[in-house]
Amino acid sequence: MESEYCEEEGGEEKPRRRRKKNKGEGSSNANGVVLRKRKLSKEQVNLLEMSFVDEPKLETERKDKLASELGLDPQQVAVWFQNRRARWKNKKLVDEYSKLKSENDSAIVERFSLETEVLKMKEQLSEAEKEIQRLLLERNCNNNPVSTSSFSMEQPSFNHGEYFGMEGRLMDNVFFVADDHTTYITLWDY
Amino acid sequence: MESEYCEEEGGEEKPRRRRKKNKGEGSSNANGVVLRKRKLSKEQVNLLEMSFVDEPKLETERKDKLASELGLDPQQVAVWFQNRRARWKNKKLVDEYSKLKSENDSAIVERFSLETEVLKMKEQLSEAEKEIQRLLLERNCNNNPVSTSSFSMEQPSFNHGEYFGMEGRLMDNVFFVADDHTTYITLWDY
DNA sequence: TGCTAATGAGAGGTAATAAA
DNA sequence: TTTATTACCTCTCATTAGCA
Repeated sequence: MESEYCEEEGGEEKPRRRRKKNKGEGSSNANGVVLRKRKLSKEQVNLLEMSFVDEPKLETERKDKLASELGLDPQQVAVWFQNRRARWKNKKLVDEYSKLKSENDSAIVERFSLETEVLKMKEQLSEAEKEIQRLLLERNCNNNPVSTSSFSMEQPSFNHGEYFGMEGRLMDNVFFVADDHTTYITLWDY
Repeated sequence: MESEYCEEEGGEEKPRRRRKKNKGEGSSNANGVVLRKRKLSKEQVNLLEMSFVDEPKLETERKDKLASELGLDPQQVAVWFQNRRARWKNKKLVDEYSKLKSENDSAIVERFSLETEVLKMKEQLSEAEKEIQRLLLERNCNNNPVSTSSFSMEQPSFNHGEYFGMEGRLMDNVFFVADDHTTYITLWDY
């Protein structure tokens, strides 16, 4: 069943109000451009679409076969595929963007969470350090003149921050912890 | 200066190889589509472009003025602006995407850095805890039967992670620290 | 020559507005 | 209110030019 170059594709057309008085057979502007375009029929597009999802690349053979099956010019088929690829590319971009966007949002939240965690732990470390000092002092005053504690608060030798040039950048963020934790930032920043 | 419906636009034209063998006045395909299009000249496009960056919206007044200045149909000007807006929108999307992409990349690096920091501090805390336990034990065995230490490792009351539903999600990441630090994850995870 | 990118323009849909 | 106009948007098809 060949479609007959639908102006009214399908069959059910509510009488749309005409909006411009196209005199006869085509509009022509100041540049003398004459232009008539027919949309492809539903069936034509369907078959092209199926053919596209099957394989977005179009070899000459398939192009000619499709063209004769659809009653189209082979070049029309080629053009359709080209435009279809462009559309697909654009759509992909939109999708990737929204995906990346949500990833980014959750990354920001997670960073905030991690920064909070870091601050929290620095506070804990400070407390532990104080406690150790207190215990050491107490022990030294009471009995032993010489301490045997081997504990030290120095950092481990490996620090990723130095690898990525992140030193001191810990808190230059959109989110900001505006409470007592800020006290510890300056205390512990290295 | 009116451009005369340029086939050879402007005046400085390196001899373009003609490729379309449009017999006479237009190509027609199997669907009876007739279509002729002329590119706008350099000067026309330039003026339109300048007008666009000045203001992407086109009021009727400006449209008519531009049309007469360029020797174009007002509708051509309108169409040009319409297409220009669409192109601009698409280009914006591309730009935003690459921007977001680099943001995302640095966020990943930063997260890795923060996670490393967290692990490092957990190790330190573990060491401190052990030291405290050792000191307390030592003190209790030596002299005082009753401990007076008030230190505890419990967390601060406020935890942002709970606000954002991040509990337990600390380490479900792309990057993974595959060394001894992993031992401490289960120890301190809450 | 084939593909891609850029571009021009038609078709239909929609919203705002003016006229009947 | 209904109807007609108008502008704008999205989608679509086609052309042109540059690259390989």
